[in-house]
Amino acid sequence: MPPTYHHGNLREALLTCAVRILDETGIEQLSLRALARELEVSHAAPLRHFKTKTDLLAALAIEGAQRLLDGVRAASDGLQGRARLFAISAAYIDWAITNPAYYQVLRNPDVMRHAPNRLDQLLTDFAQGQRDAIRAAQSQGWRADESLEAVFLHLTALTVGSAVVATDPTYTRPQGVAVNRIDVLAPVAQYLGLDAKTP
Amino acid sequence: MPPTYHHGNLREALLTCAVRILDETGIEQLSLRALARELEVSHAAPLRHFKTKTDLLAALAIEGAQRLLDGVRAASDGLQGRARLFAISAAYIDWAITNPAYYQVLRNPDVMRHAPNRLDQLLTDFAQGQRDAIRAAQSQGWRADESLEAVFLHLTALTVGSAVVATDPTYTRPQGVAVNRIDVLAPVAQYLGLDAKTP
DNA sequence: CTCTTATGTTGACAATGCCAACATTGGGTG
DNA sequence: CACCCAATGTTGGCATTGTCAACATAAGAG
Repeated sequence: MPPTYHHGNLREALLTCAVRILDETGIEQLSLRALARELEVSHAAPLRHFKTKTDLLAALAIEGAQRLLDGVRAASDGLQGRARLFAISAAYIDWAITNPAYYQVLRNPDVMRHAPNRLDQLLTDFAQGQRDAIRAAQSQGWRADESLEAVFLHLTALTVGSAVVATDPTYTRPQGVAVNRIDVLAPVAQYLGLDAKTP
Repeated sequence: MPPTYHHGNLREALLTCAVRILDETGIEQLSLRALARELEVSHAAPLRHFKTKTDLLAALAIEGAQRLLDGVRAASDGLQGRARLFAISAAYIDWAITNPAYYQVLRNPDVMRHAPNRLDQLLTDFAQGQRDAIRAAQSQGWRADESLEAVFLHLTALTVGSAVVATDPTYTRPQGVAVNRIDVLAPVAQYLGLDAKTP
């Protein structure tokens, strides 16, 4: 049969292909034209689906954030108190380790500067869920004497820091920090007053 | 007088100009040709000093890491125990907040992948200094029952996380985390069992 | 069946990183 | 002092990229 003029679902293909390239070679090497070549499509075809390169990255970020939220909800569903807080942070860190490409995009300043409302919304939702869980834990006596924002900031710094340390080449380099899941999660567990057992 | 054929100290000028552009517009907008234009020099002149764009960024990273180490040493000099640990982390976070351009470069995956030995050395020195300080504090009874690496990982995650939260647009965005120096340093102080007073 | 619209293609332009060949300068050496 | 050479800067060029405009084709609504 003659090659189809229309690709079928180029948008999806672009996103998944971009993820692969991001995983393999990092964000600096990703180019729309390379993507088009890979998918055997003309060099300007991607522009029909993403007006700009940043738009594509933003779409990836949204997809990633969505999955992150789904994973967090699935992991923390039914749990309460400190166990719930641990599940949320652990899901965040696990997701960052498992999906470095998405995490890379989510931390890209350029993408974040032009972040569409949808992405803002997802990140705000995540923060809100975390705050709610903290409030609930505090109402049961855990760190009840500290302000919500203080605990939130502490837990956020610890969670983000752990994810960064676990994924950043600066730290995964030789002589750097040892990074297996248990060790990375230990500080969060300690802050929450839990054992670092895998849930 | 006729314009000097030789700039005099183009290398220095390139670095300081790059810092300004990084502060103003972020790392994606930085181009060697724009730098050359700004300094009224031909488009290929920068290549005489930095074979590649990444080389320039790496040079910046080295300069930044050097200043970071100097600042850390100055801030922690003469201090001991937990106060020393706090001074180190606080100096790190302060430096990140004060020099976002340098911090941005230091966290750039591409720069880190091609990091020259000198940069590796500086970062290893920083980690080593932190480990030494932890060991000393542990020998005085502070968290003496935990392993050195566990404490190091916890403190590193907390420190890096605080710096990221304080500088990343994802978190400095509206509805994000409030970020003044005291609040940001509070988690570290708490982990060390200190008050969050400014030293 | 037609026609409107989404989707792809082609060709172009400017900007960029990088390279080679050439020009100029200033400092070290006879 | 004159000369030479290495360091520094310039010019022109090439390949790649993001983005746009004009055109081509397919697919589905009416």
